[in-house]
Amino acid sequence: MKKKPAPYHHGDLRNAIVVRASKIVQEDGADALSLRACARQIGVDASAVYRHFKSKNDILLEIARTAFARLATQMELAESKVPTQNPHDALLAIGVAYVFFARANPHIFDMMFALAAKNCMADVEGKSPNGKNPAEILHAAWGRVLIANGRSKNSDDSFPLLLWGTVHGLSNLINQGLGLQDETAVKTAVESACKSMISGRLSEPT
Amino acid sequence: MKKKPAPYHHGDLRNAIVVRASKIVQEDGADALSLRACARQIGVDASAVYRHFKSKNDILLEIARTAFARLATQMELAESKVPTQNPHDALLAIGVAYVFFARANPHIFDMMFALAAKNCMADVEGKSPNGKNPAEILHAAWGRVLIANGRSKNSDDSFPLLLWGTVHGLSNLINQGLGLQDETAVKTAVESACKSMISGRLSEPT
DNA sequence: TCTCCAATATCAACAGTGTTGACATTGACA
DNA sequence: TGTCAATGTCAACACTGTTGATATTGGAGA
Repeated sequence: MKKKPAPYHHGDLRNAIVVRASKIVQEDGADALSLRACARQIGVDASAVYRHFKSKNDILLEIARTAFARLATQMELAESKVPTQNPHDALLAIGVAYVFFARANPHIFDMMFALAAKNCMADVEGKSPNGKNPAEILHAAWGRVLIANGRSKNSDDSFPLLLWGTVHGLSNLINQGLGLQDETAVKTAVESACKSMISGRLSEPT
Repeated sequence: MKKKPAPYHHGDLRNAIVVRASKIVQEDGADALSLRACARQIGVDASAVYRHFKSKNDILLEIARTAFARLATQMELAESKVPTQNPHDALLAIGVAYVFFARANPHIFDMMFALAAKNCMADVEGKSPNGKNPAEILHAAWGRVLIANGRSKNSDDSFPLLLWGTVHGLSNLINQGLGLQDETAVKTAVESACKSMISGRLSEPT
C-alpha cells in the first residue's frame, strides 16, 4: 500500500523545503519564491516552515551557502585538472569555472550576491570540502603563479580581487545576454581577459 | 497664505513619484520601495499612481533609464577631460568613472541591472545627451585606441565587453565591501586592471 | 459666464505575501 | 502507559501591487 494520504508529520520537511525552494529560485529567480506556494507544493501549511527556519531570509541563506560551496568545489576541480607545474593555466581554469558556474545557475548566482549585500558576505560564505571559499582559492592560485615566477607572495595583494572582479563582471554581462553566448567563445574570452591581466601584473616592477 | 492643506489634484504627481521613489531606492534599495508607502509620503492615495504609471515595474524602468543616462554622461565627461591625443588614458578615465558611479549609487546601480534582467536591456537603455549608451561609449573609446596604435577597428570586437565586464565586476565587489574602499585605491586598481587588459590585447597579433 | 468633459484623485476590495500565536497531533522516552 | 517536546494546522495581522467604481476638478467650448 502507498503512503497514507497526508501524514501529520512530514518526516523530512526541512530538507524538502530547501530542495523545493532551490528549484524555484533556480528556475524563476529569488523574487519568485513564495513560502506559501513552496509549502503548498510540498503539501504542508506555510507556518510549518517556521519550525525549521526563522525567516525566508534564512532559507535563502542556506541555499546561498551550499551554492557557494558548490562553486568553490567546481573551481578546485577545474584547478586540479591542470598539471601542478602550470599554475598559470590553473588560474585560467579557475576563472573559466567561475563563469561557467554563473552561466549554469544564473538565478542562483544573482541571489548569492544579492543576499550577501542584504546580509553580510560572511553569512553566505560557503566552502569547498577543502575548507576554502572562492576568494581563498583565487588567492592561493595566484600565490602559486607568483612563486612560479620567482616572486614573493604578498598577503594584502589586491590582484586576486581584480581577477575576481573580471570574471564576476563577465558572468553578469553574459547572463544579461549582452554577448558571448557560445560556450567556447566564453572560454576563450575569459582566458584572454585573465591572461592579459596576469601578464600585465607580472610585467610590473616587483 | 500657505497652500490649502490637501488640494485634490497634486499638480505634478508624476514627477513627485519619480523623485520620491528614486530617493527610496537610492537610500534603501529597490526591494524597500513600496508604492503605498511612497504615495503616503507624497500625501496621495496609492491608486493615484496608476494614473501615471501602469505598474511598479514601469516606475523602476523610468528611474533606471535616467540613471543609465547619468552614467553615460559621467563617462563622457571623464573622457572629455583627457586630451584627445591620449585615447588610452581616456579609456582608463571612462572605466574609473563607471566604477565611481556605481560606488556613489550602489542601490541604483544594482537595480539598473536587476531590472535589465527582468525586462530586457533595451527597455532600460539610457543615453547621454550625445545619444550614446555606456556600451557604445566604451566601444568608441576602444576604437580610438586601436587607431592610435595603427590598427583597424572591428565592429564585432568583443574586447569592449571584456573591459565592461572588468569594471562592472569590480563595481559589484567593491559595493559588497570586499575590498578597495579608499577612493584613490579604487582609482589605482581600476586603472591597473584596465591597463593590463589593454596592453595584453594590443600585444596580440593583428 | 456656464456647462460639460477628460484628467486626475479617492475609496473599497481582491488576491497575494511573510510572520505570529493558539491549538492539535504525534513519536519517543521515562 | 503517560508525558512531553517536536512538529504540524488554523486563523489572524499587517502588509503588498493592482483594479473598478466613484468623486472632484481645471479648462475648453457654447
